[in-house]
Amino acid sequence: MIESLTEAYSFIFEKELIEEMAEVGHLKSVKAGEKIIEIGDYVTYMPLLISGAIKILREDKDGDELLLYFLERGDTCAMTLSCCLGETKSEIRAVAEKETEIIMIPIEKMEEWISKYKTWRHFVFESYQSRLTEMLDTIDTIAFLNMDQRLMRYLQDKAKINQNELLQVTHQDIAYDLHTSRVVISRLLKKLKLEGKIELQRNSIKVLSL
Amino acid sequence: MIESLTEAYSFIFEKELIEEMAEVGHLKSVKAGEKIIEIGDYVTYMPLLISGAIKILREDKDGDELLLYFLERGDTCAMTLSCCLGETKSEIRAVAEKETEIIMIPIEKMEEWISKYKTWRHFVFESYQSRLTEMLDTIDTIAFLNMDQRLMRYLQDKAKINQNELLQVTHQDIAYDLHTSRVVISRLLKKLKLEGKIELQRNSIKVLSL
DNA sequence: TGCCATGTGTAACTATTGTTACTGTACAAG
DNA sequence: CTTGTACAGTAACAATAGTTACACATGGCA
Repeated sequence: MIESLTEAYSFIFEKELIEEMAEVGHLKSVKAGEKIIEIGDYVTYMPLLISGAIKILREDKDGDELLLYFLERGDTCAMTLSCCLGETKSEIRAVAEKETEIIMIPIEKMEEWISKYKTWRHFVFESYQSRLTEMLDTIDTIAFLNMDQRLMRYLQDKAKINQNELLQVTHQDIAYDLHTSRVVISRLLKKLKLEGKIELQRNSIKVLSL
Repeated sequence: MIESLTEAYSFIFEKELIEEMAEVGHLKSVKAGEKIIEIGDYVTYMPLLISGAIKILREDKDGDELLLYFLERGDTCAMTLSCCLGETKSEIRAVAEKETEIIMIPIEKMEEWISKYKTWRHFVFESYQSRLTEMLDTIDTIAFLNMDQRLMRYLQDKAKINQNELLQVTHQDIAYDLHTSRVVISRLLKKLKLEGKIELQRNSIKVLSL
């Protein structure tokens, strides 16, 4: 575990902290599509991403979903930070976007390390900051863009996260993430195809303009 | 200044911290509608709300606005926290919703107090937390609600913030905050009136269902 | 009193998005 | 080869929101 931690976090945290992390944390591997945190869960650990990617989803009262943002290596979930500190239920759902490794840190360590390690403190603050920025970005996208622009941005993000311009998704999957219907997505994908921005095959989309 | 601070914050902060705040901070009064922070500003102080209310706005590339949320007494702007810690430009605009008093704390004190005062640290974390929650709420509203529901919620929030069910606003004002057009607001206000939820007069709206 | 700026009401139209319904196609399992 | 299932294409229509244009009302002030 030390190796994974060192590889992903040595440029942020000092050796002692990483050693302590390895001691109290435990490694968890999740497959693509697997749920990591569910809405309403009491969160008793804090997940640190070692490899892979996670998508963070919000749900409304009818059970409709909306993608908030993706997390990558080096990120942690600030919403979880909040839950840990506030001892409240999770407001969001976290699902592995692909094969992912995370280290689970017991929440008691959170506060302890904040006093003890300046680097940890900085990390926590920076997580909050980047998550707020990410949320602002999400708001911009929903509030100021049309669905076709949102869709294009979604495809680009997803290609980036998966480091692959060929996406293995169905129109229905996309519709869930963008909180719209499959028909709308099909319609707009066709439009994007005609504009030369993507290529369409069954079960996959090739993003041309990255 | 000590009195204002004590009144608003004595139940969170210890006496020494409040005294230190009074020492390094300076009081600022702003009138309704006055700008407190502009997008792109380098933020060199952290605003603590003593009385009144502030609205936080986001702007798109065409200069169109969108209301994110209101801040009240005891709140601070977590976006500003971020800016202070990250030494970046402001991503948002802050405008006084009504006559408001704030205390400006130089950012150097931020970090210092985080090590020094546990209560301050908690306050900072809780500000982040509540701002994240507020942002989630904003996203829910934009993503999951129709304009008429958003409008009703906006009116209720505004009535609550101003502690007055009679709102002094024009349809155009509302349209700016909700990022839509005046005609749409007039149309929906009429609908809400017919539903018996509000009463309309020139330059004012009475919110009946709070 | 008459003028003007601001605010509101409303019609008519467009654009965007959501919904329903049906068709066809690819692919795997029997 | 047939059948079933998941996926994709598309038409037709409905609902919502945005746009343009104009009429009218209110209140301040010259």
